[in-house]
Amino acid sequence: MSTHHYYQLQGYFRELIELKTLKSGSKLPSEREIGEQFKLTRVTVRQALQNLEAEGLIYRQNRKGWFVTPPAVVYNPSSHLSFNLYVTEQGFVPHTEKLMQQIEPANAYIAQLMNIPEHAPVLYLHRRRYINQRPVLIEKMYINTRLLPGIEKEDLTQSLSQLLKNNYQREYRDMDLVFKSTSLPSSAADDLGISAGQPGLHIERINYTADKQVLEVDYEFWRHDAVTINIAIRD
Amino acid sequence: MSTHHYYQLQGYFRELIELKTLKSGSKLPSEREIGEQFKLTRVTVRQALQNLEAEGLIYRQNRKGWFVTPPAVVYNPSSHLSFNLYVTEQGFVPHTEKLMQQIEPANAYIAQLMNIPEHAPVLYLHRRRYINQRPVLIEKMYINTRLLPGIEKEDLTQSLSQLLKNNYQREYRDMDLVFKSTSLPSSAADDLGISAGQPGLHIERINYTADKQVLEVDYEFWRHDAVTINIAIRD
DNA sequence: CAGTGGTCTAGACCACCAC
DNA sequence: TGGTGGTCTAGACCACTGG
Repeated sequence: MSTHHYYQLQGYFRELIELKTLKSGSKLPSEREIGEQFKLTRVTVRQALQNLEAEGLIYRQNRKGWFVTPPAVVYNPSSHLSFNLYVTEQGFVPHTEKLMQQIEPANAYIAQLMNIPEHAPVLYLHRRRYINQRPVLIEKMYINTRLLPGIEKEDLTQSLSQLLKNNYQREYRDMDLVFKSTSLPSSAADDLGISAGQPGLHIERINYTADKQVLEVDYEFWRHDAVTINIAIRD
Repeated sequence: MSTHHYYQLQGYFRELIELKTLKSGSKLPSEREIGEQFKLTRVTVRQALQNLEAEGLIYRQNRKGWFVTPPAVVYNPSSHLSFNLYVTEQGFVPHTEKLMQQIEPANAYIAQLMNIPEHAPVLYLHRRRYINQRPVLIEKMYINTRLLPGIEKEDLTQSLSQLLKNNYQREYRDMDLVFKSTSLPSSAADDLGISAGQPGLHIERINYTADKQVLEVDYEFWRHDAVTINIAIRD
């Protein structure tokens, strides 16, 4: 079938990765080195690498080089497990970094969802989350401070679901989820240290309390290769 | 921020598309023409176009050119609506084509799920689905013929959920869903008439009957720009 | 058959990274 | 400071599309 050069090169690396000759997380040779070995120009080498990136087998860190993608974590929103818990359970090491936090006036959309006046204060929280030292997820969220007074004074790098349970006797229940496969917006790409325009997974999540009030509105931007979504629907 | 040539070109087309100067489904000028207009080489023009493709704003059809992406359809698996229904409801025109159909022996995975002996016959069905004449989805499914005897003699371009309801008094109930953002496998890309390696959305779905038997195992490959997933989780 | 997108060559310069 | 990835030029040939 296709005997294009980039296609053969993809096959070459795919095999090395599947056989674990190239181990998860390890660095590929430089583009020039690969080109020399296969007598190809960098343009062709890069096409192959970019296709493998779209496939999720390799990824790049800004100007550092190409690396073999580690296994994806399985994210099951309906399990109500926190990021820290499900990442740990699957044998990875989670880490969370707070990039920004501020009280700000709710925009029309958020205000309507939370049933509060427009411009009423909400807590905006911006976090970066890691799996095994690799930044995989940018989170931007709006938290209903009326239901969670004083939450802005807590340590907001911790699991919010734990915090809600321990300090407010509240738990996540119902959720509305929207998934869209699209490229990362440049702000999120910058935060993840990758070049803009890379494929990504965008999730919008609305969390409700048991009595149907909106606790939190969440925007998540995942590296597309870092996560698999798993949902069980039981009526 | 970035003043790279491809970046500016992306901004140019993004604006035309957002202002609807370039309407949904319309064709962009040829790559050479764009290059001439902006004094750029084709390599640079193509980088901009490929980024816009990752963003989901434009798409290409094999060797035919670049087109403005129509709005995505919203797919809500928990609503149990058939493809034909939800596509129609959202103002689009659905169409289904049967590519292949055959009775074949179940592999180990399918057999275990369906609780039937390995190599027992199952119905394999391979379909292509369109929205407004545009092929957006490849479906490969394994159907439990024990629960649905004679189904292979029906018209299998129609909605399976309708067929189940009308002829077998069965309905889809519980489902297990797995989503993964990855590039399209070359077989699916060929079926969709796009070049391999394009980003895509892969869905695996297991459909259960009310009494927890596996009716059907479904593998779906979507154009990544054609669909938004929407799920409500209610415990 | 003219023009298109798909593939590829052989260079170049730059900003940034690791040493 | 040498080497890397990111960007870009100026060509080329091919397979295929559409008139």
